[in-house]
Parts: sequence; structure tokens; C-alpha cells
Amino acid sequence: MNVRFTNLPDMLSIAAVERDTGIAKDTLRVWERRYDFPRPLRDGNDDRVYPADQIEKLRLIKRLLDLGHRPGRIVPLPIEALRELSSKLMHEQEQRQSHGPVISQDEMARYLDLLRSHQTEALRLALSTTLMKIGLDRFVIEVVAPLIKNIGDYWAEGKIEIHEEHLFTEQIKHLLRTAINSVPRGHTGQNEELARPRVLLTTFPQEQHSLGLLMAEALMALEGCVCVSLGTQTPILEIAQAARAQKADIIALSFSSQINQNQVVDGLKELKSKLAPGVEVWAGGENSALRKRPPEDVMIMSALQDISLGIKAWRQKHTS
Amino acid sequence: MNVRFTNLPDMLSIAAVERDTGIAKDTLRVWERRYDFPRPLRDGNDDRVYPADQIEKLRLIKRLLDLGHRPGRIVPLPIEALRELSSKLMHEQEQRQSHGPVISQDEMARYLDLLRSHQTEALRLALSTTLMKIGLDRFVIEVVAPLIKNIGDYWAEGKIEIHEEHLFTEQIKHLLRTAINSVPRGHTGQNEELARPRVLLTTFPQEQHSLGLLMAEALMALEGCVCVSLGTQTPILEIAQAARAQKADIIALSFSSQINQNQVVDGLKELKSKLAPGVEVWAGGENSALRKRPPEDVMIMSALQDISLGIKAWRQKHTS
DNA sequence: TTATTTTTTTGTCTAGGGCAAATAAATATT
DNA sequence: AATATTTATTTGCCCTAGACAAAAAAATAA
Repeated sequence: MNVRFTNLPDMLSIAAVERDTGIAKDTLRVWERRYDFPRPLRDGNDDRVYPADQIEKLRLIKRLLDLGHRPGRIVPLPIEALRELSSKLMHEQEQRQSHGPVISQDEMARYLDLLRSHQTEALRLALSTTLMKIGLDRFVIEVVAPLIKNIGDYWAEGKIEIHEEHLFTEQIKHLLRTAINSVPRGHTGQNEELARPRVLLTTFPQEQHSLGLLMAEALMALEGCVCVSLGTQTPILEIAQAARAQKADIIALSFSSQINQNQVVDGLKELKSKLAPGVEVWAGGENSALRKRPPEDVMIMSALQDISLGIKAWRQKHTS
Repeated sequence: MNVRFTNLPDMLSIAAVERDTGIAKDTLRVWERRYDFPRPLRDGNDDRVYPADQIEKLRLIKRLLDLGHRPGRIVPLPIEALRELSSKLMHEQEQRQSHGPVISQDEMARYLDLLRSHQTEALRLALSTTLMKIGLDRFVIEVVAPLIKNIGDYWAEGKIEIHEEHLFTEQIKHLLRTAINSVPRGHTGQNEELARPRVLLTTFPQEQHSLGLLMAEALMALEGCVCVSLGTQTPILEIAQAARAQKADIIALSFSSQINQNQVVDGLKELKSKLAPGVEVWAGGENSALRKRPPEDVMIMSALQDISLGIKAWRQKHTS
């Protein structure tokens, strides 16, 4: 009942920090004990209160952990050292990224300008035009995915406001939904086999990002699958039940990096154990648990391209 | 690092229970201490292990809490009593509800049958037909709203599964989005005044239900407003910034019953204080804080009908 | 009835200890 | 030198039990 409210701006309670950084409360406390960081102040009730600079450092730490660093090595470091590490990694990433046709810097800048000048209609129109020009599959892979990533980076750098990010995301979602809708549906009714695999899309309870799901749905719909989306945040038991009810061949799940890695792994294991043997679980998204310790029996979609390939492979395997 | 995993089917760790029920670990432990429920078993490491029937009861408890019951009264009750409580609530609701033209029991049953037999396409078609027949405004007010209200009760009575509820909600959302999309947009461009008021729609950070927002958007779009939706979970400060950036006349917010009442009241006050004087705040939804202690300076939409009336009133007030 | 005060209820925080899984380091084996 | 195996360290989660402020109910006053 205790709503720990810090009126001072830029001061957060431990619960708020957990929400903000994705680092569990227990972990925050244990780091404090072991590495002497963070060092929150205390309010009148002896509750931890985290100042802005420490939160910033925590965010940075989270990023580096996702990239494979270990807490004991980086938590005690000063923030400048972390910044350096982070930017070094970012450059490496950029180099690795530059294969294949990606959205141009120019085009990116154009969208961002429209967003920042709040020309919503124009933005939608520009995106929509691109979609028409290059087709839904390329639009998803070459435009939407990089855009989302860049938007996140811009936000981290303070170049963009949260409400602008929200607005942008809404535009993209809208566009994708409309596009998915106009894809001719698989042959439901008589010729059921032609429309296989049947795919069930959703996310785990803590995960609220629906964009990954929509991108996957778009690509799968293009491949002629029957897609059934349960939206976000379905309890694991219910996912299993829905799989049975919908006669799903594949369960497609999306995981952002905000969600706890252990919960990803545990949840996937649990889900798999509750499914009928033939049903496949496909997992995609930014969350690094998928790359660092991929659960067996689960197909990891490390890139969006894998989806269409995966569907084709599935069909090959299931032609009788 | 400890991946507490119970191999026994339908046995969950405390983390898994938190994930699947939405009840915090601390709360689960304190209930055990105070009300002697839940009573998890222990694994070899003395960690709590929750059997399936207790999880089911916990889910039901969570729902009743959202509906306004208190833990001390309901947690110790046997599960049958909880079921009864839930169905009693529904019947009371029905009686209160029976003013004005509402969806018939028959029609409701028809949709439910389609849902339970997983005839997704047929369900969508049926709903869509009704929409065409009676129009978007009546559809929202007389069909969608009551349906949503009842669907939760049906779950509590064991008549449908959560995943079916998810599926249903997705269908409705889809239908509404399509419908909103086909409403001719306000005259953007030259004749800006004709499209006033400009409405910004979103929810507070803890609130994730987007359906209320969609219903509101539908009705407002019908009235010819320019609607800008930021999606769910926008920080209050960002809402205020977005209002300025979008030149919004009205901020429309939706509050479900699962969000903390204080945060509703405090949040509304805070938001209002950050807005320019002329900008109105409209709040709607199930949350009882809106009725019990409505903050002044905020328009409370106690029913969906109020929305169109409100828009008309706004226009009257602003004709110069 | 309606305000105001008192009491009870309730969720979240605290501390510090313990343990298994994950990872790194050291050693043995091919 | 490369690979497999064992040992050591790191790390996150769970445990108990107590405390307290905010919310809600009950009691009292107006």
C-alpha cells in the first residue's frame, strides 16, 4: 500500500528503479552490498532513494551486461569507463551491421525530422509510400527494424522525447496492421492444409512490446500462414491451452531486452514442457538471453530474415 | 542464477506464480503468513512450490481484488465461495445495467459460442456484420462495452479461458481499428478550425489496457475530431509535453480498475498542473477513483455516451 | 445525513544469510 | 596444442521476520 513517492525530481524508489532499468530489487541490494554500488540515499523511512546520476550509470551497466559483460567487472567502474566501453562496442556493432541493404542515413533523417516537427500525417504518408514502393517484407526488415533500433538509440542520447517515440511506434503499428490486413488470408475453410503452418503469436506476461509481434506476423502472413495473435502478456499455461485449442503448429514469441533473462529461459522451458510434442516454439527479439543461453527445443530467430526461411523449412519438413 | 524449476507438471515456483497471477512475491509470502493461504509445498531447497489448484484460486482472487474486494475477506475463503461471489457480482451488474438498449442475452451467447468453438473468422464476421448494421457509435456503446464487461465474469465462472478472452479482445481491437480508419478524417490542412478539438489519447504508465482508448477514439473520430493516440503507458511529464507539441485541446485518458486509485487522482492533479490553462483533461474507464473522489478540473466521462455530448459541448463553447 | 477522527488492513520495504546455476580458471587427457 | 574434465568463483534469487505508511473501514462528532 505504501506508495513510495519521491517528490524530488530525478529521485526514484527501488521499485521505480527496477521498472526503469529492468534490474531486480534483490539484485540492486546485493550489488550495493558486494560492489558498493549503487549507493542510494535514504528517505525518512530508511528506504533507498536513487539519485539521477546513479540511475544513469545503472542503465549503462544494464546495457553492458546485455552485451556480455559481468557485473563484478563493471559495476565498480566509474561511469566514464563504462561510457568508453559502451561506445567502443557500439562502433564494433556498426561495422558488423553494415552488410546487406539497410535504410540510408538520409532516409532515416527524413523520418526523424518529420517526427520531431510533429508532422504526423506527413510521416505516415512518407512511410506508407516507402511501404508501397518496396513491399511489406522489405519494409519490415529494411526499414521498420532499423528505425526502431535507431529511435531507441536516439532516445538514449536524449535526441528525442518519449512521447515522440510513442507517437512513432503508434504510426508504425498502424501501418503494419493495415498492411497485414490487406495480405490475402491463407485458404481457410476447405483446403486447410494449404494454410499450414498455423501460427500462434503472443508474449509472456511481463512483456508488453507488441511491435516485434507485429513484424513477425507481417512476415508470416506474407508466407501464407494462418496467424492468430493473442496480443501481449498471456500467462504461460494459457499459451499452452491456446495452442491446443487453435491447433497451432508454431508458437511465436517476442522478447525485448527489458525483460529479465532468467524469466525468458525459465518461461520457455516451462512452456515447451506443457506443449504437445509436435508443436514448435519460435523466439525472437532483442533479449540477449536468446543468444547467450538458448534453451534447446526452441527455435531462435536471431534476425527477421530467419522467419521466412523457417517457414519454408517447416513446410519442407511437413510435406507428406 | 538459481533457476528454480519444478519438473512436476502444474507446480510452479514463486517467481512463476508472480508472473502468471500478477501478484508480487512479497505479497504471496505475506498472505501465507497472515491468511494461511496460499500453502505451497517445499522443494529440496526449501523453496516454495505452488500446486495448480492454488494457482487457480490465486487468479480468481486477483480478479476479485481488481473488482474492489479486500484480501482479508476473500483470501481465506474456499474457492467455491469465490466463484459464487464473482457470479453474484455479475448479476448485480446486469440489473444495474438494464437501462437503455443493451446487447441481448441471445446475441451475447451467440458470440460466446463462436469464441469457445474457436471459429475466429466467423466471430469476426458476426461482429463486423453487427457493426455495419447499427453503426460504429451504437456498436461501441451497446455491443463492445457490455461484451467486454461480461467477458471477465464469464472467465471467473469458468465458462471461458483466459486465452479466449485474449483472442476476443484482439478481435474487437482489430475491428475498432479498422472502423476508425474508415471514418473520414477531419479536414487537416487548410481548414484547421473545422477539425477541432484536437484530442490526444493515452494512458498513465501503469495502465496497459488500450481498449478503452480505442472505444473513445472511435466515438471521437465519428464526431470529426483529430485524434492522436500515443498508445498506452506514457509518463505524465511526457503527456504534458506531447499536449504542447500536438497543440491538443483535450487529453483523453482511460483508467481500468486494476490501477491504483491514488495514482489516478494524484496523476490527474499533476498532469493538470503541467498543462496550459485552456487544455481540458477527460478521464473515463472502470476505475472507481473517478467516481469516488473525482478531481476537480477534470471531466469525468462516466459513460461512453458522455463523449459525444462532451465534444458537442466543447464546440459550442469554442465557437467564436 | 455529512464531516472528522480513530482503528484496522495491507503492500512494500529492510537486513543479512544461504544456495544452486552459470561462468571462469585450472588441471588432466588425447 | 587442442580438447575434455574438474575445481573455484561469481552471481542472482529465495528465505525469514520485522517494520511502517498509505488506504480503507469503523467509530465518532457535527
